[in-house]
Amino acid sequence: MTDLDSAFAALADPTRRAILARLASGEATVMELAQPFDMSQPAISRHLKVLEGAGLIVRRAEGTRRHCSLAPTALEELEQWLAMLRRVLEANYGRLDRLLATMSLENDPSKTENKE
Amino acid sequence: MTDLDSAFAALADPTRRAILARLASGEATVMELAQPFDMSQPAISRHLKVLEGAGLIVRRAEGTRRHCSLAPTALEELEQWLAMLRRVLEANYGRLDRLLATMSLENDPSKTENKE
DNA sequence: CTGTTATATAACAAGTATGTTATTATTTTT
DNA sequence: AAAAATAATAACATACTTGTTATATAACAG
Repeated sequence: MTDLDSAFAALADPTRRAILARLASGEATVMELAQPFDMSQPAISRHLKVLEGAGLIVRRAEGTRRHCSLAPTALEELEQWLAMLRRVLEANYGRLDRLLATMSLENDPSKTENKE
Repeated sequence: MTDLDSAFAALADPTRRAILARLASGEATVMELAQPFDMSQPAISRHLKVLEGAGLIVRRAEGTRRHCSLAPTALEELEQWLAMLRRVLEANYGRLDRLLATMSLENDPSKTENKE
């Protein structure tokens, strides 16, 4: 679950999301990634370290450059967690629907508490 | 984009994800949400405030209780951002495929990492 | 070899997050 | 009216984040 922690935390920063979006259209070096931002190179290096730690990107050394690219399965885990939540959510809505259909009562929302 | 910031940041905490998962199966009071956790009530109140600030939950007062539930569109924005990233990613893979097909391996093989 | 380029790391400051306990406000119960 | 219950807020400590500048490392170009 700590993997999810770091992945979501990594996505909470707009600079890092921009870097990911950039990487989605192809690999890039640290310099290339840093160029659009009004921010020092060490700052970008740290963002990349965070993204790497979260398993969202991978790096490949080539001479003095580091080529960064999106980790192939980067989004899997996140999407799975969101999908899980949505699944439970929809299951619950379905249950609520059935409950309401069965009871066929007036729809006072304050009375439709649906506690397990 | 600051909305995304706070939503992803909210999801980065395992306590808050657990609260969301709990809420996915139906609304609950603050006390009920706090009960499973080895954590003070004020700490849970703050987590709920963070979730509310991120637009992930809503609260309804009823007497002295606050009933919390998942915000209906809670996951939309997050899923949209991830979907966007995945779309660009896949578009790029498609582009790479075509490029490789056209060039027919004229290039440095170290650049042809094409995993999915 | 020497200087330059690409990147990482260290040390630090400012801001933010997350937990604690104590207190407060409001409603319910007795 | 007093006590109990529910939840929020305040004040605080500690730790993490994120930026900075200065420095280190490693490869490349001359």
